[in-house]
Amino acid sequence: MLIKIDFKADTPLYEQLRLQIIEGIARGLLKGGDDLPSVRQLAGDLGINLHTVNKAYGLLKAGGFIQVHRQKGVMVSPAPGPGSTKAYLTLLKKQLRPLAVEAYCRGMQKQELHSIIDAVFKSLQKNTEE
Amino acid sequence: MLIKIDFKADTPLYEQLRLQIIEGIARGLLKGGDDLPSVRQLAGDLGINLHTVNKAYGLLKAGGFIQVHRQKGVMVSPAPGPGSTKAYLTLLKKQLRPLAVEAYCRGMQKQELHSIIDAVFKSLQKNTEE
Amino acid sequence: MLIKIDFKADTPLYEQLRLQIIEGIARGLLKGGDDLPSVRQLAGDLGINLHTVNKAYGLLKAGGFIQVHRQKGVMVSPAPGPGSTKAYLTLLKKQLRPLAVEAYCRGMQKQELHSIIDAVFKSLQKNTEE
Amino acid sequence: MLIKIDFKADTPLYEQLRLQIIEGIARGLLKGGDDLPSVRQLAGDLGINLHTVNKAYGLLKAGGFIQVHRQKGVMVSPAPGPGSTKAYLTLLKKQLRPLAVEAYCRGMQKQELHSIIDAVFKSLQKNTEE
DNA sequence: GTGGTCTAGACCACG
DNA sequence: GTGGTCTAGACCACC
Repeated sequence: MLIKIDFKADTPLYEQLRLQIIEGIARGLLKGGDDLPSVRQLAGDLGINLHTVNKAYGLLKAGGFIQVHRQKGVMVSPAPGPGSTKAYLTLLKKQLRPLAVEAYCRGMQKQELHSIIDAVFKSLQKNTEE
Repeated sequence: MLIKIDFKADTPLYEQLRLQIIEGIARGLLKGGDDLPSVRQLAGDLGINLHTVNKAYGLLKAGGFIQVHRQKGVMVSPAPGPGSTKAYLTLLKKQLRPLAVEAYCRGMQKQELHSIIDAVFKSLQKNTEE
Repeated sequence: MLIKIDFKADTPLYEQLRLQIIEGIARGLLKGGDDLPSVRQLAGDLGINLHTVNKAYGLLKAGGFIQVHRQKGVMVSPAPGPGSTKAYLTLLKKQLRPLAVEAYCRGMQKQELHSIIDAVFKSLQKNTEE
Repeated sequence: MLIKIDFKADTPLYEQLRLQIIEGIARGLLKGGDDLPSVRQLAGDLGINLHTVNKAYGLLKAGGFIQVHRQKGVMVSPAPGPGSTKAYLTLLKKQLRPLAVEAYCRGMQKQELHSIIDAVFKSLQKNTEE
């Protein structure tokens, strides 16, 4: 699985990393039980600092996406993953709201937003090759 | 229209301000042509810095939501507002994608996301009183 | 309120810091709404690195004990604090169990453990002076 | 007696091992004079390193729970076991304190903590079968 | 070799 | 001046 870091983006590096790993899981490129590169390895490959990778891994662990084995490295959590916690749902709504509000204000129909989401879902389902 | 600033939120103050003004427009509390408080006025009322209000106004102006006249103050853009630019759509998709991906990865159905959006739209339509 | 760091203890520095701040809250030395020193300030006072303080603050924030205002510094969460979450209770039991098991194995009565706990509670209630 | 190692837990493997052997003794599954598997044997069965088992055994020996004879192998100390040393009591209090303090801070009553401990004791007394 | 912890020093966004 | 982020380099426990 290929990970690309955009150093000039305003999204923090650790967040980019976190999102791409989640995307990898969503697409099925990373399956439950798969090993992830070690902190040092990945940091080296991406040309970023080990602490940055560590932070991303820490967040993924807290989110239930991965498991960190003390001396054996990092592993994708076995299926079916973390599920949608209540806390997560609250957060998601809080994140989604301002986007929806601005879209509404700009005259978009809710169907247009639906179709954006559907497109994302569709791209995840079919795009199982690397 | 009541604006509330949450100092402990992780959203920057200027962004909170921007979003709430957009929400005011969406709800119809602020109509095209309405006056907005001056930078000084609003900053004083909210107990925040001049620059902060200025930045929010600047972004709103750039987004086409408001118009700033040197002498006459700040005014909500006349209907029908900025509309959905192509640039805006690109940005929106980029913002929406990671949220949708994570939701998918957590096993949510797209219908659940649709309904969250619908709920936001509904709250904007009926909630036209303050 | 006085905080003392033991550099030769095996407890991580950030954990020592976290515990002592919790203890300060428990004793009433730190009340809801009180300001805590800034990351840099406290790090300087204690002679430790700013990141270490940052980590402690981060954990306390995640636990609901404190609130971090982006530009205004750190504040003790207003009463009545975080309460005993379900997740917290699970964790507590997991931490308590091995201690109780070993005590049992060494022939202690449960009343002896009770009295240790009671002693701690008592020390927190009366010890409201610095 | 069944020992289970959790490789993804944050508790070190040797500590997990140590605790489970203590728990075995507490439950009566391991009685004074019983033989324990050799270091090699146990390491092989659990799929962990020799050193890890060795460390656990070393700690148990230091705690007075087991006796290690060079030729005859490892044996559970004859009843009544190590008892509650003064040093142990000091350590126990030091370990228990932060847990009790945080519980207090979260508004728990001491009776709630008592009952957690009682539950552990109860589970040890009745659960004498494997 | 792994991750966990700590330090030192830097730049940035925010206000 | 505040916290947030990132880098570099180090030592440690664990296995």
